Amino acid sequence: MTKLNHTWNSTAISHAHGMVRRLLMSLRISQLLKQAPSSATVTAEGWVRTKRESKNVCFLELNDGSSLVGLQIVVDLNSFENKEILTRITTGASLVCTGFLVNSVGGDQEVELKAQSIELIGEAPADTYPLQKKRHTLEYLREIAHLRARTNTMGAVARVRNVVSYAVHSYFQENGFAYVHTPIISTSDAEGAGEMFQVTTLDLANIPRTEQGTIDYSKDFFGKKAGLTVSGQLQGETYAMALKNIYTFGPTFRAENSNTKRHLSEFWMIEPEMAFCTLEGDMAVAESFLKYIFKAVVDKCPEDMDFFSKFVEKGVAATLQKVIETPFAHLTYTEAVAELEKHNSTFEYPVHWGSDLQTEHERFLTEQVCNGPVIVTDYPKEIKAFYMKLNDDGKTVRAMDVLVPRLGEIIGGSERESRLDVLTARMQSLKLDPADYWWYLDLRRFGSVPHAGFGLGFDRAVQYITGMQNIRDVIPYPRAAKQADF
RNA sequence: UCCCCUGUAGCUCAGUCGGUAGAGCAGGUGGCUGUUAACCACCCUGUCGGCGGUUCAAAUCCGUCCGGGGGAGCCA
Repeated sequence: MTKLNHTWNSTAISHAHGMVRRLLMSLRISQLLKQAPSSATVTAEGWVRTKRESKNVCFLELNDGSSLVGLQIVVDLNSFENKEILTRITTGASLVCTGFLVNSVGGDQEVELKAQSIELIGEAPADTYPLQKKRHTLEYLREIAHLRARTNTMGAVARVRNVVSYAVHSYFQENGFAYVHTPIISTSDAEGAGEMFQVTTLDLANIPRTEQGTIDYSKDFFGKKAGLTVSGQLQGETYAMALKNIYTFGPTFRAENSNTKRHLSEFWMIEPEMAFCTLEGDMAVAESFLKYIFKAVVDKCPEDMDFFSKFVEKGVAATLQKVIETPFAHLTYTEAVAELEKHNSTFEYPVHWGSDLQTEHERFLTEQVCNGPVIVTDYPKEIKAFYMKLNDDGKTVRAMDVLVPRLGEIIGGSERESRLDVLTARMQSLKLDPADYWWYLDLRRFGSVPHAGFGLGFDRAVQYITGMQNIRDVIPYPRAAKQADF
C-alpha cells in the first residue's frame, strides 16, 4: 500500500462516497424502471432471465436482484451492429447494456431500454446452465443453492429477509435497546434448550483419557467441554442487568436430529431482554415488535409480497396486514386447555391440564378459537425451563408463547425468576447444579430486579411473512441433519 | 429417532397384467412485423438411484443400502 498522504477529512470522505456511487450505487434496475423516458444514455447491468426473438426485434429480460421484475432490453435487429453476440446471449448470461429509456410499445411495462450496445460479460451455456426459463421445484433449487437466488422466488425471499433483518435492528435501536454480541462458543452445557454441537481440537483418533477412562477435557482447547451456543439468553440477561434493555441477533445451533420443515441446525435468533420489566411488558414488546417488522415488509416489499400472495401462499399479504391491525388475543394456559378440552374428540392427542400443547392444538387455538395470533401464558412449571418466574400458585410459571396460524410457536419468552432462593430451589428440584450457574445466580445476588425477555426464530418469522412452506428455503444455505452442502 | 410417500431424459412427470420407455417443458435448427411462461414446425436427449435375488424375460415383483419429500416428537 502506498502511504496515505491526505488527512481523513470531509473532502476525502465525500470523494470516497462519490467513488462508491459510481462503482456500486448507480443505475440499479429497480431505479431505472421508475425513470421517465429520456434521450440520455444509461447503462444497465444484470443477468438475462429470458430472451425472445423474432425477425426484426429481440427482447432480453435483464434482472439484477434489485426488484422482482426485470428491465426489458429491446434490440432492433435491423440497426443493431453486433448481431453475433445475440446468439451467445442465453438465460443466465451477464450483460452490460447501454442505450436509452423509451416508453414501451408492449403492454406489461412502462419503460424499456432501447439498446445501442451490449457487452456480454459472462456466457451461460444453455446446455449446461442448470436454471432453465421455466418453473423449477424448490427441492431441485436446493440442490443448486449457489444459483437459486437468481430465481423469482428465492430473490424475493432474499430481499424480504434483508428488510426484516434491518427492521429488527431499527425497532430495537429506535426503542433504546443495545445490541449485545453474546458468545457463539459456550461452555455452559445445561441450558436445556437442546443438543449442542461439540467444539473441540482434540485428536479424535487419539482421545486423551483420565485415569477413570473418561475423556480428559483439560487437554482440550478451552480446558473443558465446549459447544456452539443454543441460546444467548443467559449471557444476554447479564447485560440487561447493566444496560436495562438489550437484544441479541445472531446464529444459534442445535444438534437435534429433527427433520421438519420448520427446524434448522443453524438458524438465526433474536433475544431481547428487559430489566425492570414483567411479563406484561414482555408481551407488549413481543406484539409491537412483530407488528413493526411485518409492517416494514408490507411497506418496503409490496411487489415481492404480491408475488408471495399469488404464487406461494394465497393472500399472505392481506393476512399480514390484518395481523398488523388486530390486537393479539391472550389466553392463559389453563383457559386454553379448557377451550381445547371441549374439542378433545377431534384431536389425535387429547389435552389435559399439565400436557404440553401439540402442533394440532396450537393450530386449533390460532385458526379456530382466536382466528389470528394468540399469546398463551402461565404454563405448568413442569413443561417450561428452570429460569422462568414461579407464580404464587406454585404450579405455573410466567411463560408466554406467541402462536401464529399455519406455523405455531414463533416466539417463546418469560419473566425470569429474580428471587435467588426460589431459583436455587427450582434448579435443585431439576437436578441442576447451582454451582455451574454461579455467574447467572450472581445476577440475583447483586442488584436483582424483575426482568423478562423472549426468543424469536428469525427464519421462522421470514417463513411466516413470505408464506414459504419449508424453512430451508428462507435461508441461503440451510444446515440440517445430513445436509451442509455449499 | 419413528411412521408414510417417493427416486424413469437437463427439469416436471406418465409408464396398465413383468415383454429393454414417452409426454410436456428446457435445448438445437428453421419460420414469424413488438414479444411478455412468446408462438409455429422439425430435431436431439436415458447406467429407469445403487447392489443382490426371483424369472425365458424386471422400470415393473422381492430383499437391502443410499438420496429426496411429508407427518410426528423436540423446539425457535
